[in-house]
Amino acid sequence: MSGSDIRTVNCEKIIASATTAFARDGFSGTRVQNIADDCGLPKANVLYYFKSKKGLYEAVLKNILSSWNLFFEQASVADDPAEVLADYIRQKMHLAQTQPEASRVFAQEIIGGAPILGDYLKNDLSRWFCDTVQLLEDWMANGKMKAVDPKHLLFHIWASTQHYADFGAQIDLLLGQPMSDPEFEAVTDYLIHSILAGCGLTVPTVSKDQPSFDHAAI
Amino acid sequence: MSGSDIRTVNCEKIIASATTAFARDGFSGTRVQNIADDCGLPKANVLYYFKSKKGLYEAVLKNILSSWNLFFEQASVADDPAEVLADYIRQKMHLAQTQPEASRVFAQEIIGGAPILGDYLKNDLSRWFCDTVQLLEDWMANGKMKAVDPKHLLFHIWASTQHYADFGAQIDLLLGQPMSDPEFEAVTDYLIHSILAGCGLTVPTVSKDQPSFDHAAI
DNA sequence: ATAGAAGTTGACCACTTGGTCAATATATTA
DNA sequence: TAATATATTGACCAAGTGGTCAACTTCTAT
Repeated sequence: MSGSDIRTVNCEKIIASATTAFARDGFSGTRVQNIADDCGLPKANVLYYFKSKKGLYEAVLKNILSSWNLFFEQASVADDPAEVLADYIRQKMHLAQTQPEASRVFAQEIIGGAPILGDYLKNDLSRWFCDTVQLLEDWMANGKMKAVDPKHLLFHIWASTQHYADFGAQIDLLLGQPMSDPEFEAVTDYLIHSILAGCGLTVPTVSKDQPSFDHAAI
Repeated sequence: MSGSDIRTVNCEKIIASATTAFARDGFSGTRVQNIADDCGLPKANVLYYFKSKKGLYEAVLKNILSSWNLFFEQASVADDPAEVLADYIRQKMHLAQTQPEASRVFAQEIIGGAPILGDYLKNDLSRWFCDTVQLLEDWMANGKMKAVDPKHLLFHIWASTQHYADFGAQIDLLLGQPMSDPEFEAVTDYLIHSILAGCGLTVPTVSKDQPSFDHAAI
């Protein structure tokens, strides 16, 4: 195993443990010692790779954003808004189901005033946001969908999907058990139906030749 | 000023400062000294009223829940679902606008696994939840609204309204400025319209004297 | 007025925690 | 193989933190 590999492997192990810890305990509540124990390394070794606890936290956030960026599709005004929005909601729900810890770390960072992610919000996310708002406005101008405030439509989608990751503890308690895969699918369909209805859209019939679309890793 | 009064006044001051601190920094990130400084009391005095930092945190949570319970209305099957749901969404948005810190403390508690509020969720909230789900099911059985999963309809409402409190930092950054009162009203109207549309309901005509309804960006 | 309850506060402490460091071991390269 | 870079790790520490306490003051009721 090369030195570069051992570094990569250890960093990935540490980031995985750190993500779990930060999601559950927050930045201040997380102990570096816990992360070290969780991946079977001495604390000094963890701090050897990431200069400090804050450095590790930033690495975790960076890792989360990089995995999320893959899902920020780029649609055009020629596309069908119903299909694009439905896909986007599906993607967000899939992330909430498969990476709830990432969502919780992000949520706590924002609730805390985004001290680290402020720049990311102002630059990268803001650009994506403006572009997407423009696209929605174009669709509305073309009569392809009802005129609603595109900014708050996006907030609406973020809120209703991320909720299933961030408030999972509350949901599980009120439902009496963790949500099953079919229930997640049903909720996804409900949200797509409901949010699209709010834009005067109907759920597109899945005419694609993708029988495995639902449980595909989108 | 009676001894009982001085206790009440000081406790209220402390809880107010503590709510701000816990909302911003989380439980672990909050320093008792900061809370004490914020309300002009020595740290030992804060710990005199609340036995410990955890005791103060529990008091803050209790205070939040008591102020929220006032808004949990009890409707009956004879009522119009559109009106009741619209009112409920309006109440939740009003709370998000006027008490965002309370919502953020609650959110962090849930994200952290509800170590303190677990009992509250299992008992009080669970009861309210079951009752409300039953009411929604009755409305659906009576054909008063479309059949959707009532549990997830409630989650949908919670998510989309609380988002404006919990993710206020992100929203402000993306919008370029804090939301104005009219914008809050417009968003409230949009959410009511959208969520009700998902249930096959239309926004009840506002017979009240509310001229601001018209320029809502629906 | 007086006794006892309630409130105030500076000083102090035990303990945790992020972070350092030097010694050592392992891997890589020339 | 020698030399250099990289990785491992126990021991250690300075700073910060929640919490205690005893002395003191103010309030309340008889």
